[in-house]
Amino acid sequence: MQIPANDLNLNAMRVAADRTCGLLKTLSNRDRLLLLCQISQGERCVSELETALDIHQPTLSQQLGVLRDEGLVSTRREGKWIYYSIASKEALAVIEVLYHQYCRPPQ
Amino acid sequence: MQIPANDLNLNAMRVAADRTCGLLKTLSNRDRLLLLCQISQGERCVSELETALDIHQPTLSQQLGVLRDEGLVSTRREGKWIYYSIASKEALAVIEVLYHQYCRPPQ
DNA sequence: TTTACATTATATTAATTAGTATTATATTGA
DNA sequence: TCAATATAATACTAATTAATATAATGTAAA
Repeated sequence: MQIPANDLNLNAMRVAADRTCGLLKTLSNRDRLLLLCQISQGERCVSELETALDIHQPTLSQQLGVLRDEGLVSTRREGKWIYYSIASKEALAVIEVLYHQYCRPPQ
Repeated sequence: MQIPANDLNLNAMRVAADRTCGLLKTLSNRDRLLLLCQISQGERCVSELETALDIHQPTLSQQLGVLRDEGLVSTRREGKWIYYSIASKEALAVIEVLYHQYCRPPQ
C-alpha cells in the first residue's frame, strides 16, 4: 500500500502543530505569562512572585502548578521557600520573542 | 496621590500580557497554525490551502475568518480566488520561532 | 515536644465563557 | 450555471477561572 509523500508530511506537520499548540495554550493566560516573564529573568520563589505581580496566593499556586505539569518550569526547595526556574528551551525561546514584540521599550 | 512606580510597571506589564495573550490564543489551534505556516511561506489562495492541508472548506473559511478578524492575515482578490498573506509582524516572529523549535529537521 | 506561624500546595465548587464540526446556504465572479 | 469562498445556524462537548477553605511542610520558639 502506497502512502503519498505529501500525506507523510501532512501527518508530521499535524503532530508538530499539536505539540506547538500545547505550548501556546499553556502560555495563553495573563498570569502565567507574567510569571514566566519574571522567572525567565532568574530563579524566583513564590512569595517574590506574589509581591512582584500582586496575584493571590492560591491563584499563583494553581498557575504555577499548570506550568509545572506542562514542564515549563522546575522547582528547588530551600527551607520554607520553593524556587522556580525555566525548564523548557522552547518556552524560553517563545517568551523572548514575545518580549521583543510586546514589551521592549520604544526605540 | 502617589502611585508607586512598581504599580505603573505592573499595569504596563498587564496590558502587554493581555495583548500578547490575544495573539497566543489566536495561534492556539492546529488548523490555524498549519494555515499560518503555509501562508508564511508565501501568499496562498484558499483552494491551495485546502489541498495542502486537507481541511474541509467551511472549517478552513471559518478559521481564516478568525485570522482575518485578529489582523494576522490580509487578503487580495484575483478573479474567483482570494489570496492570503501574513499581515502581522508579531505573528510572523512567533511563527518563525515555533518553526525552529518544533519543525526544523534534526541536526 | 508542643505550639504557632510562615510558605506553598491542593481540593472543591461556582460561575462564566468557549471551541469545534457539521450542514446548509449565500455571495461573488467567470 | 458552475467554481470558489464566506457566512449562518446548530449541536456538541467542556474548558477556564476565581474564590474559599484546608492541608502539608518547614522553622522557630515556648
